[in-house]
Amino acid sequence: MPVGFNPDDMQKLDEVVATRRRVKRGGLLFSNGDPFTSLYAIRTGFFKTCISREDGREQVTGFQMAGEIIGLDGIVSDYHSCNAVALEDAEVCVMPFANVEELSREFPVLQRHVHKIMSREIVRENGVMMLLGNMRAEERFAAFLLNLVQRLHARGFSQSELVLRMTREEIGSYLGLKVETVSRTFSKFSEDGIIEVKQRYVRILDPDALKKIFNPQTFY
Amino acid sequence: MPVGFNPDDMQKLDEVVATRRRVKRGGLLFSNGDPFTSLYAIRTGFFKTCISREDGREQVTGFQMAGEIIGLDGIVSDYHSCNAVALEDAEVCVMPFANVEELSREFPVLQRHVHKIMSREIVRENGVMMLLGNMRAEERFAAFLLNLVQRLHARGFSQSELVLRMTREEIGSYLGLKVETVSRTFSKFSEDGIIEVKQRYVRILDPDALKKIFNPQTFY
DNA sequence: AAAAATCCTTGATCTAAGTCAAACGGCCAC
DNA sequence: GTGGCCGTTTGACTTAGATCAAGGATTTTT
Repeated sequence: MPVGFNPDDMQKLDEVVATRRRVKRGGLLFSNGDPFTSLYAIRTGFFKTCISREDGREQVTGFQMAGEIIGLDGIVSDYHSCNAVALEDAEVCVMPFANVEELSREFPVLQRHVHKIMSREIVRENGVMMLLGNMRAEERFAAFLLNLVQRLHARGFSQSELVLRMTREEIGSYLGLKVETVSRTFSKFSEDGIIEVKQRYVRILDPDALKKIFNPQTFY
Repeated sequence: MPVGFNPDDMQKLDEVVATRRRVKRGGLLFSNGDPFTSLYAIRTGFFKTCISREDGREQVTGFQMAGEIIGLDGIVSDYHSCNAVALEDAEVCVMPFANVEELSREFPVLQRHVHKIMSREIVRENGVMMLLGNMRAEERFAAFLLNLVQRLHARGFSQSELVLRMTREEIGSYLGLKVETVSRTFSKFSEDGIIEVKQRYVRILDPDALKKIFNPQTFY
């Protein structure tokens, strides 16, 4: 949460996030076409957001964990344009967007915070465009693992161990790859001694190798 | 510009966009690493935004035309993370972000407007992720042409004729394709009687064919 | 505990798009 | 005008990743 608030401010801020909502694993927090009312701050659990076309093709647009905000897609048209699916039992803070806007007007720090969250999402998606448009399977996968473990580490988890909350298929959808390719890349990295994999559990044995695959230039 | 303002309000709004800036073809409006100060509303001209990696690979993240806003990438870190290049002589309104935020607090309509612009960009990028992750060269290209002509039409230009402001290479970079593939797709569509091409000039002869390539489901 | 349904892996083959190469056509500078 | 430089096109060939297929492992349901 943003800094620079006094206790009185905190009181008001609390009002915005008063209500909570639980979503079971596999459940939808919102889906394409739902009227937009609120942003959601993830308290616990793990989500994916995805869009799907009439022809059935799906694209996972992101994976979100505790502390991250989902629902920004709904602001522009007052309807959500993607699905938010819980990948494990989750709890979110419901933040009615009208309240967010009202308090933003009152507290510049909050306003700035909201703007940064949206800008961060834009920049993240720029990076995904680079991944999808220019990079090879192994590079995408290395980037994915590094990003995931970095975000987990920022939340107090290990830098080297993680338990994947998503299937190979979902990883593939996010990275623009088919399940088989994801599976082969897991195997390849495992054979090369870069990671150790047992189902959803992954241990990163050689983070530098991953970074090198993602961006060889930084090691010269 | 948003509706719901009285003349007094307009006065204040004008202050935010008081300064203008010209950028010559090929010139940079801002580039990666520049301190972020302002958003830019395009008055005339045409831009591309792109990010580049140390290894030289480039990804065009968007093409922007009159009325569109660029610079949102800078909000999150106070530094720009992409380059904005004018593809033809251009003029922009410089909107210092501090002013934008200040006036947003005063005018809920403006606040809402800013939020929608950012959300629209997020949703647009979601769509690009679908293009890059799931769609084939012809589908991407059809989507690109339809999107471009639709935006031009909204600005009073023809629904069927356009002059491309970008090179084949830049189109390819945006769509995750190589120049040769872009060129071949132009030729293919031309042979199929879907478009007529002469250099940068493109005439869409069969818009339904394009829509069908982009999304066959809508025609059943 | 058995059955069913997913999810994951691996091998063999195919293909869309990339790469390499060459030539052409505008356009700008001189 | 003409010479050089991009940007573009087209052809021949290669390849990364997709597709197809089958089997094995885990989790969920009954």
